[in-house]
Amino acid sequence: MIDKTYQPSDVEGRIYADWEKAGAFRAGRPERAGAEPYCIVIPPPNVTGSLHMGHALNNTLQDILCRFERMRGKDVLWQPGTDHAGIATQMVVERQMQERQEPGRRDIGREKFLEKVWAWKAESGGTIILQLKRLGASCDWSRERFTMDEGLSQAVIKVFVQLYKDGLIYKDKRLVNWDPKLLTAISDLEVVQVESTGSFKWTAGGEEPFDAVKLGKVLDRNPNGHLYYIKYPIEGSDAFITVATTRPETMLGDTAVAVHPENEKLRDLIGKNAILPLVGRKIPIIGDDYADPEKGTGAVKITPAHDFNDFEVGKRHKLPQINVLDIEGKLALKDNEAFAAGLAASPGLADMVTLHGADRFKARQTIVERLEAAGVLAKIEPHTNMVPHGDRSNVVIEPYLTDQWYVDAKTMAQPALEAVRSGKTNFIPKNWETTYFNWMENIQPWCISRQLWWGHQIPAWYGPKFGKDGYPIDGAEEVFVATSEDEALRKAREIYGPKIRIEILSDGLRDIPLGPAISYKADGQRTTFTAIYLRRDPDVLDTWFSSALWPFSTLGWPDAKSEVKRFYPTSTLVTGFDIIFFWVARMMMMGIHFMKEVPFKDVYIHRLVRDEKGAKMSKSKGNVVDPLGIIDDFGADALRFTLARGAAQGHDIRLSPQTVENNRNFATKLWNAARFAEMNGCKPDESFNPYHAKDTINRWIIDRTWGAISDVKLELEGHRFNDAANDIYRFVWSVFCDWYIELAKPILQGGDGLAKDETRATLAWALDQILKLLHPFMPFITEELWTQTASENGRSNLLVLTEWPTSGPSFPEAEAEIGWVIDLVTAVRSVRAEMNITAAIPLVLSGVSPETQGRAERWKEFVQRLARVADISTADAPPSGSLQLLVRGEVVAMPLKGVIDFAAERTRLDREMAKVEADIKRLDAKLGNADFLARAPEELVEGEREKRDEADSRRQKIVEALERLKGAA
RNA sequence: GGGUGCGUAGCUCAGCGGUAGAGCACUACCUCGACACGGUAGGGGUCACAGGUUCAAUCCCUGUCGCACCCA
Repeated sequence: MIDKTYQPSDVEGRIYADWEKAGAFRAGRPERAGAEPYCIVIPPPNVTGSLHMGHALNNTLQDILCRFERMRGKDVLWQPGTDHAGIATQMVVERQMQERQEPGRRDIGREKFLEKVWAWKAESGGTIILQLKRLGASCDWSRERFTMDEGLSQAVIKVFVQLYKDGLIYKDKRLVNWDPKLLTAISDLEVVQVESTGSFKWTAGGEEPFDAVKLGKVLDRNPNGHLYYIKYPIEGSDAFITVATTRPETMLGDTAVAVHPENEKLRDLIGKNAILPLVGRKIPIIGDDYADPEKGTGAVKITPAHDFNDFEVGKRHKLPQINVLDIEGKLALKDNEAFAAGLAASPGLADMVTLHGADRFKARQTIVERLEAAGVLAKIEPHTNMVPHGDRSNVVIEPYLTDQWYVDAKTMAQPALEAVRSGKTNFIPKNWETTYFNWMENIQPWCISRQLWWGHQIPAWYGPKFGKDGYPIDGAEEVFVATSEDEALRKAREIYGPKIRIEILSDGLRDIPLGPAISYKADGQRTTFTAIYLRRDPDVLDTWFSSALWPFSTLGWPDAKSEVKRFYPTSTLVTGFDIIFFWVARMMMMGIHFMKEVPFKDVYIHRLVRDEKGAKMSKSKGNVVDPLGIIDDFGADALRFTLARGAAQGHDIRLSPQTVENNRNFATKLWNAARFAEMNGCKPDESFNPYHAKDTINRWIIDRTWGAISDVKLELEGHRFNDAANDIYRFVWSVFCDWYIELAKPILQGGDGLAKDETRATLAWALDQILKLLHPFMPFITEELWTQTASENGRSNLLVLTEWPTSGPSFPEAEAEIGWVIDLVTAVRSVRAEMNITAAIPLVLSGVSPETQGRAERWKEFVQRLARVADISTADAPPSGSLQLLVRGEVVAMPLKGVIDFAAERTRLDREMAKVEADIKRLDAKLGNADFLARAPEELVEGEREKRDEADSRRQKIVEALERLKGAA
């Protein structure tokens, strides 16, 4: 006996184990060798991560597709795995070491540290995988991959070396987003802009004296959010040019002042020089339209080494780049050749150099004070600006001049753009193409090196570069990009010749920070070279570099015999819009370059899951809903169904426990329908053929079931998850439970007979179809019911591997007849409720067609039961004193003399009359419009005429009813 | 500043050329042998605003206002 309520926690673990035991999720099952392949690669969750609502949505949708296609007979591979999340993982392990009061990463060295990371991964890295299983994800776990796996790492090396050969990877000195806390470059996309507004206000020569202490306090709280106006003296005159800046400390690296060439007030200064205060550097005043005449003073200081825009201006005007910060964001002035170039020694300058080593924000304050003391600070005002912060470290990011490795993204983007333009890859919804195009058309070089230890170490080795004179050139190096040390040595041999000894520097020496290659000097003399040492680049690759290879590296590339052959290109990618740039675009570039084919045919982009008030879930707001908590409370199926029902294309989902509860209730409803089936002996009958069903209610539910099957198929094919889920919901609740089961009750609970057998079989059949349709959405409860509702012979297969249902022809006559029954029952119930009638009342069908008479006879028992009707008879006219209903245009009378309040009935009829008359008025207006008659399609006009006739006869019947009411009262 | 969405019942959202639908919430009634995590019935909307196209506009176009997100 099926229990009264469904208990997800008792069932889910067992069912999942059954699936795994049966190998249900494995791709390449022998019986599907000839089947069409279907492949989804999971967006690899971060190995440090745990399941949040976004994952729950993302993976629910993938699972729906995979289960749907698996049931449709395809050979499905849902490829799971995780990525190594360079910065995040390194931070987690370092924090753990700190908590345990162990020596730091730099103390123990790279090798030891990496051992610790792997140990951490072995212990804690599998969390999210277990959580995905709780959600019901039908991934092929036997093929789980990790971006740092041996195979995937080889793919990364191969790709790097090949792209280097192809000229698509190169080293360059550019500005990067530098994280002064984590001491690494980070990507544009890992930078979050934080709005900052200051509060300090001061003007030179104003009433308030300059209060350095107060400024210090303000800046200690938040060093950003002010605009500083600084007067730069103009060479050979007493005049100044005033510039405005949010970062006054960068003035130490200024190499020009720019004004707009058409700025009438300032353009005469172009070509002159300004003298940089405090430093004394002579810098040119240049004309460049980057200087916005409307902003600040119209003149802008140019610091090419510390600002992205200034970098570009500097390139246009061939300005020197003076870096005045070190990697930790402290002033680096001592022994700074670029800074000192062209400066005469002076006490002021020497004093400036004492700031060497000061933190950037402390330096900001000091420099502002000194500018004021020098009389060149014009004013300070609060200014709202966006300040870049590292999303991991949460410190202010520095645009910083460094040597890094880059991918020539602009070149690689071209075929990736073309693939979407030509429709080889489709975005769903389509409008995401715009976002993709926008990004791809303006793509910047992709900085792929990171100054971390955890990740794929760049396969590049450096050695000294020799000049023609046979001596090493200072600051220059040979680069050997190779797939292995041996290959690097071979390449080095080609350069350095056969005689000299070449060795690779041991691991312990690899951690020397980026700088010129080590050249070997004997006794301080550049004379004898006994050996050349190669040093491997200590940096690792951006995690997204390996993620970009995911659709083929996980499938076994570069091994040509692997799954890559069968499953690439993959079918569908399901992901959030936030990583179109991070990930989708890069997979497109890499996939097309290496596989000569797009990585996926469809990209389904879903939106965010928000809280019930529509706010973004975030830890800081404390409004995060934990999917595992929801699963504990309501079951995985309820969560999945809630997410699916909410997943309308282009819309965020608002999730509240309330809606999950409603969907849990839906699961219980289904559960109880199955319980009803069991109690009434409705068991699957293999000999049952829905095409041959005779009984009208059975033909009717078969018709409706086929309709649902065909709707759901189309909706899933179109990735309209919400429509599919809602259609199933309505079908199960409002059609199957509310009507079919109710209509079947008199038969099932009556005497034995053919009709009873057929109804039992039909009900079981319809329930089976429901379980199949619903399985992709609610896999656990459907699988459980699949077992529990089996006949004595059991089931030949798990539901997960059962064939997806197909639809059949429609039975319009059954729909017409049962539709009439439903309308009649509904109308009677409605009047009963409205008139407050509790007693069973007879119905008199008045002047109805023979067809309706026939129906009434056939459905008498049902109507009596469902509408609480005493008896049904026919008459030419309604008896006096009766209440009259219109059912599909015919009169059904309820003789109720003495039972009902005639005044109330009169009101009811008047209201109906008003409705009909409004209808008639509207239809008359339409039909009286010559333009409508002339221009609207004929069928439509005809339809409106019919409506008008129908309304008219309805009015006639109401008039009659009202008259009869008069007679009765 | 540029882009992309969105403003429809109290709430969450479907619909997107022929005068509006669902779920929840609300109200009334109902222990009827599947289910109170239930049943039956009911109230509730000038479809943000203003123009335009059309025989016809919630739906298409333009503009305004409000909200959200992304990119500068």
